[in-house]
Amino acid sequence: MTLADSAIRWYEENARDLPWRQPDTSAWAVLVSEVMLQQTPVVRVEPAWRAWMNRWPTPADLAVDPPSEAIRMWGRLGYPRRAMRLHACAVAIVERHGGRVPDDLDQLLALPGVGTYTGRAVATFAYGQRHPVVDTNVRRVVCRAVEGKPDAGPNTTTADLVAMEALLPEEPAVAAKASIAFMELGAIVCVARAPRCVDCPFEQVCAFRQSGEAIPAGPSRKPQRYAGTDRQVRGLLLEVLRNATAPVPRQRLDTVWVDDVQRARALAGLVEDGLVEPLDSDADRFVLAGDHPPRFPTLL
DNA sequence: GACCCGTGGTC
DNA sequence: TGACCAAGGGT
Repeated sequence: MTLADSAIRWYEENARDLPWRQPDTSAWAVLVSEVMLQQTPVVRVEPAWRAWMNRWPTPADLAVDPPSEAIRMWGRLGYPRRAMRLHACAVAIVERHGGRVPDDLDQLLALPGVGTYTGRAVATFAYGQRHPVVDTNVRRVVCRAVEGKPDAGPNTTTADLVAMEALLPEEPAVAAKASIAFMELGAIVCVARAPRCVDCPFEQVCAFRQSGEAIPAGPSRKPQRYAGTDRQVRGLLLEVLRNATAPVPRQRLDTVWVDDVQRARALAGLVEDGLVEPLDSDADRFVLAGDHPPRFPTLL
């Protein structure tokens, strides 16, 4: 039995029942879930995904609303640039593809916010095509089971795609199942810090398990600080703007962080990124990108 | 390749 | 409690 067969058999018995895995899930719904899942845990994505899909069932529904609404609906999922890119993605899908999420990988990869992982995930899970789908979970599972190393590098490389390709069954539908099975295995069994090898279908064949080595202490990736960074300040500024029902005066934003230089840099960064706009009429007040009446009827 | 980009949960 | 981590993408 191949690794893929073994993984699929395990998946059939142990997969989580996630809403975007239902057979009738639209390609748009899959795309939204994949973007939300970029660096955000499943437990926080699930309610946000339901609310998002309820409000914007199709790309066209989202495309007619301003980016500010997407940023608000994003809530506290983190990395709000993803919300903006998802909005831009909806616009691009309407403009380039008549409102239908493309099934061609190159067209998917050309969409805002869709990279190597997400493009392949949509082509595979929404359209049933045969592509290697390599995320951090797959990389870790393959790295351990096949190469016998405790952890993979931080980024997906061509070599990772080639390695996974070699493990895929020929039949596209089976290959898709294998990819989701490898991902699920990495997410709930072959986890980064304390893998549950006794529950793993690869236990008897895993090269790393056979080596008898332990997972080295210390970070498997470069540690990422948050406290005191521009990211934290951006988060504080955006929280105020998200919750605002009227344009926010600069003085209000000045209260979120004491360091003038860093606060100004963070605000400029948000404007640069297109998340926030100064009001045309009044450069001393700010709104989320695209915020306009009727949300702010006083501006009329 | 290195670095930037949020947020909250776990141990 | 601070370090580590979570289905990446863009520059």
